[in-house]
Amino acid sequence: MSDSPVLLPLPLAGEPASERSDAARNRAALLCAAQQLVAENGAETVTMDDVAARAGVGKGTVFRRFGSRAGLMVAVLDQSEAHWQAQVISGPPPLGPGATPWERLEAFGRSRLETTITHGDLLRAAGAAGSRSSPATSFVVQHVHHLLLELGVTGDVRLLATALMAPLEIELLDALRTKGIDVERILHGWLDLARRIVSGC
Amino acid sequence: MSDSPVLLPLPLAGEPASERSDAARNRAALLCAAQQLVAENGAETVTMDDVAARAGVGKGTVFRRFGSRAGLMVAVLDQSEAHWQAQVISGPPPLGPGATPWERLEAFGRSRLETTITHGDLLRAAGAAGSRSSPATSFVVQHVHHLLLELGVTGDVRLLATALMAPLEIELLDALRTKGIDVERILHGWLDLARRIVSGC
DNA sequence: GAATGAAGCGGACTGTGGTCCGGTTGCTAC
DNA sequence: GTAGCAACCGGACCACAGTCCGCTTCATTC
Repeated sequence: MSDSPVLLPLPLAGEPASERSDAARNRAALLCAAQQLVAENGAETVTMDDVAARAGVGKGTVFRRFGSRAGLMVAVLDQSEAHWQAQVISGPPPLGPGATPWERLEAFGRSRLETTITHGDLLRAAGAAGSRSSPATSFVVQHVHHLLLELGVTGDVRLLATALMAPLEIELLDALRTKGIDVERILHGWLDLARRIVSGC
Repeated sequence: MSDSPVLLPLPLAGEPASERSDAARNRAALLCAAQQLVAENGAETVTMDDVAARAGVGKGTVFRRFGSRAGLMVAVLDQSEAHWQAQVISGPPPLGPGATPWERLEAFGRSRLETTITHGDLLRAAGAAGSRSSPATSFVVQHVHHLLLELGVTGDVRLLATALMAPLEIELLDALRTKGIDVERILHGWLDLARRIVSGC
């Protein structure tokens, strides 16, 4: 499983040339190794030494490329979520374009909830970095922002979008589920919240 | 600063006797030491060895009493927030009782935002445990739940209360502030969200 | 194709969270 | 008072994230 080819950063032309060839090769090898190890044993148990050994490089290289364990996890996560993002941008409705904005928002919430739970261990391992500067998260907020605008929401829509997605963060979901609240109920609660935001005078 | 006496757990009578006397003494000494070290240097730099040394006990004892670094930080946090909680429960309005529920909710949001930022390093150090099972957090949700009920909000009010407080978690605040969004704007956004929840048909 | 310098590499090393277990201490029953 | 035992204590020990620096490799220039 999870043998999709590593997606390279697409050098975004015009820039001073990103990375030396050996560095790029190692980045790909590390990302691939990390992906495999996460798939095999779950993110929690994967150590940086493991990843370095599997990729056949030194440990220093892992940190040079990804900065920290959390940074590596964010990279793995972004890759794992690329397919999901594609579904949102150009997949079939109601998640993709073609349905009404409200239908898309409903579908987006449901889908995001499932995705978050699926990638739970990865998100936890990514820690604050996961909820923060990761491309994955800014994509989520961006998309909800867009849908809210289409729905005619006024005010500080960017903040509303952020607030709407906040209750779907993995830490909160873990807390709720630990208390015996099941996913279906969480989803209903979220939909209610979304409705209130959209119809708020 | 921060020399308030250690608040003991108040054995909640009827239970099988909580802790041996030496254990209780060590708990208090550790909590006090941790509190001092956090006040002196900030939570990030405090190590478990430091705390053990300052309290004059072995390191094993720290873990026996608090389980982990995060657990210790939660304990320090709960103590730091005791005064704030007292203000909410029985202080002067509008934070305390006496004002209308909506005024109290406004004041609560503002106050919680400030408190979260003030205790930022402690909350970060407490990590998921801080947003999870800590008494501090369940107090917050409980109180908002209560105010929302008074305001006539219907539906899954407990989840709405949780969702309303989610955007005030320290990780999200850090992310927003890093992007240049100031506290005043965050507060306005939160108030807007609260208004939409309360007036949502 | 040789020189050169910058970027990259690896793995020994450090600091810290967390565990473990032999010895100790505070309670309880008699 | 004392015997017994469970809870507790301490600090050596382990695993793992992250750093450091001397050596190597790539790309560029002539």
